[in-house]
Amino acid sequence: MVKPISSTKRSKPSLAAPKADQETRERILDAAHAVFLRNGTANSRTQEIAAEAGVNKALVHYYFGTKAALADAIFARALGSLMPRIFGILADPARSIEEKVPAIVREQIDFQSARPYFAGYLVSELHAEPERITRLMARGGTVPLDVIRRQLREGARAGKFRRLGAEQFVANLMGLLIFPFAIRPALCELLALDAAGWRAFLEERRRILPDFFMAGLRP
Amino acid sequence: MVKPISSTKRSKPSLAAPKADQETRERILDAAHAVFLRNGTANSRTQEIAAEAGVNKALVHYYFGTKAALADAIFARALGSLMPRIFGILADPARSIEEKVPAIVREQIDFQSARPYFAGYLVSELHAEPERITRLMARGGTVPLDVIRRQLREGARAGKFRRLGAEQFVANLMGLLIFPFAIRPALCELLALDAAGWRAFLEERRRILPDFFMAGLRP
DNA sequence: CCCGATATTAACCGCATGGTTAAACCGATC
DNA sequence: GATCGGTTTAACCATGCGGTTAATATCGGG
Repeated sequence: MVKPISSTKRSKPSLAAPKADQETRERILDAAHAVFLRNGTANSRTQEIAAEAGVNKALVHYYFGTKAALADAIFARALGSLMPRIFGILADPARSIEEKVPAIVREQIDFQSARPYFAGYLVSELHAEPERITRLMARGGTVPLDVIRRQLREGARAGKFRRLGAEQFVANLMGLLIFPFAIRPALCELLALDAAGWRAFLEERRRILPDFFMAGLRP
Repeated sequence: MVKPISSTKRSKPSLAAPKADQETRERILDAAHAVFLRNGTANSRTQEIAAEAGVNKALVHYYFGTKAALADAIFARALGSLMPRIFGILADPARSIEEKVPAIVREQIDFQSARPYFAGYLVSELHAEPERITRLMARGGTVPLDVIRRQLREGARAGKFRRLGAEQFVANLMGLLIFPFAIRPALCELLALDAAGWRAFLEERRRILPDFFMAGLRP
């Protein structure tokens, strides 16, 4: 009875693949994803995950060992689904900043709109266990800012942009894109937005954000 | 033995104020503030709060009844310490937007710098229990956006600003100001910032943010 | 100096929850 | 059809934690 708690899969998929196997693992992962994002790790019970996966609680431990390990996996998964969408575009040397920014804005507003808990979950986990991201980034490395840094510098030399560190560029972009989703309940209350109001807010945002951001870059 | 769990203080402060009384209550509140902001509500133990206050665990319940009630109090307190700093300035009809924005930026960067856990805590709690803010805002009302809305409209009519809803204005401002603090661990990892790097980042931010934001407003 | 009211504590309780275990199950292989 | 390895489950265990209780300390007033 060897527990497959490690991420390494079955060595020989041909033998000993009775039925579901990997599929069950996926079901649990998806369930954990849903539950953790909705409640945050600390407010989630492994039982709830098991139920959502239609599976016995012990099976969760069978596959992932501990709740913390599963939480790590989900966090990594979430982060891994977000970062490339932003930095994948930013790192592209073929496109100009004027092209990248609107593309990212559109993409992110769609992405976050479809995942109401996503932003809040990420920030929440970041706050609950700041060391985790250090651990995860260790393998994965930092993000390549060189392309965006070069484009900013060249734009500045041409008088097109103000002088601005790539760090500020990234911080501004992420703050403008993600924060409203992360504090949505507060924002809706504060601005007295119902569901329709929120949709309208996002609609206007999709329109104005690229201009706002690009205008901010100019001197 | 009447529990003072309600927020109403002693009716007659003269009689029955043996020693510390209100002072103890404050100590517990401060301890709870520190602990909750550091760990988040879900990851905090009442025992830890009691210890930090130098007090027996039962006393926490004696004063505040339940952990949730105490958590509510701390959340309200935190929110109440943030909002006026932003909306107090924004609502001032005497100052122009050009004056307000730099003032808020300076103030917020100082405020958040001195409170590393603050932003992360707020977003985290917002995510963990979105209904809470509804409850709290019920008494307290929404924020007065009319001043800023008027100033934006007049600025737009004068060709000074782009057409922009006050909601977007607020969302942008808060995102730019608060988000970097809320995700600090990630940002430091991502941008490979050590403590000194983070300070430099904030220094640059203090400089560029007012210009960036105001430039974004112009057409 | 005692009385009554509040403040504070030690000890306790019940329960939810993360994790374990041993048995049952299932499909393949011989 | 017996065996074997991986899979799934029911039952169980230990304990951390929120909350209660009853007893003690503290102090002001009569």
